[in-house]
Amino acid sequence: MQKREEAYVCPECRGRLVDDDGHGETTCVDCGLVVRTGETDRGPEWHAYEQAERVQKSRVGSPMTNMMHDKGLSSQIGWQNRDASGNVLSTRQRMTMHRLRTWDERFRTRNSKERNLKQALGEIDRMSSSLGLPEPIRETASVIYRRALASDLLPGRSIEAIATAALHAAARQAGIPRTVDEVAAVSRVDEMEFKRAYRYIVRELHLEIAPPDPEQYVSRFASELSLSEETEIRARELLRIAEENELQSGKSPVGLAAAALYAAALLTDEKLTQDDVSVVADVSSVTIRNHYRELLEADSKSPSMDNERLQRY
DNA sequence: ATGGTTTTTACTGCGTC
DNA sequence: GACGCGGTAAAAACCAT
Repeated sequence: MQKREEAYVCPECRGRLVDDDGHGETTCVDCGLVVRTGETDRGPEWHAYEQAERVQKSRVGSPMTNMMHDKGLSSQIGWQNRDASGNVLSTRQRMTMHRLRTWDERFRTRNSKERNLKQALGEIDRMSSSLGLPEPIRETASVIYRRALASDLLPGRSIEAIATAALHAAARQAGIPRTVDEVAAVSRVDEMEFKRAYRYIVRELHLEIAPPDPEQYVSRFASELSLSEETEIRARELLRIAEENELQSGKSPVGLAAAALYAAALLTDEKLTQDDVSVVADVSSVTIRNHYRELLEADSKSPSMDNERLQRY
């Protein structure tokens, strides 16, 4: 129970989140940010342990849309100007039918767009819930999704994929990024499709998304590993020094964050194995090994750090 | 498509509890 | 012996061109 509480940290200010009313609403003690936790909606009631099963069990998804016209509840008004028994209609009746067809069509497309949007927003809600993302992120994600929809980016891609991508983009824009793996884990589409969709909408919508700062991952990983404040601060320092030395170019921010935490734990004599970090950060222990040495090296060479060392001792 | 870079996978030996 | 750690080589993934 205690462990659980520690896992919930305010994405804005790192304050502790408190479940105040048992209604699935959680607030941050420091900044008052209201966050909905994963308790509210639990996603599908079924479990899928591998992709094949997921496809089989999932009852939503785009493949059905191809068939919607015939399988759905909607029926279409035929194009032939004949009545049910095959008699040709009068001019007047034909005009009426024409008008009806027009409206029928409008109604149908409008309906499908709305259904589409509704489903997508539901997905976004569900996913951001289980990722612990705050409300504003969902708003941004919905906006991005709507833009994608308006720009006709949907055809040929699944609703879920675009919705997932929109959420990912929103989180990164807001500086509260989740790793690709984390997002993929709660999405109904597989990682490949999700990444494809992400690149696609970023390109087509000209979204400006800065590469994530490794520091943005530090606090989350640190609290997941229940590390001390000091270690976390040291990790941040290490990353800043690394940044000055341009050590990060080309490296994955997640890997760097993980390495920084490990290195920091070493410096503060906190018990933390490479494996521990690699599990929560979802990077290999090799990556951590390769990075943390560089980080420590840059750290020892950095003058600012030397000063700090001197002050400390 | 290609090439260069990073990350992962898999396997290794070493020291410690 | 299991575990944590470190190194390595080859494969895979990623990115810009």
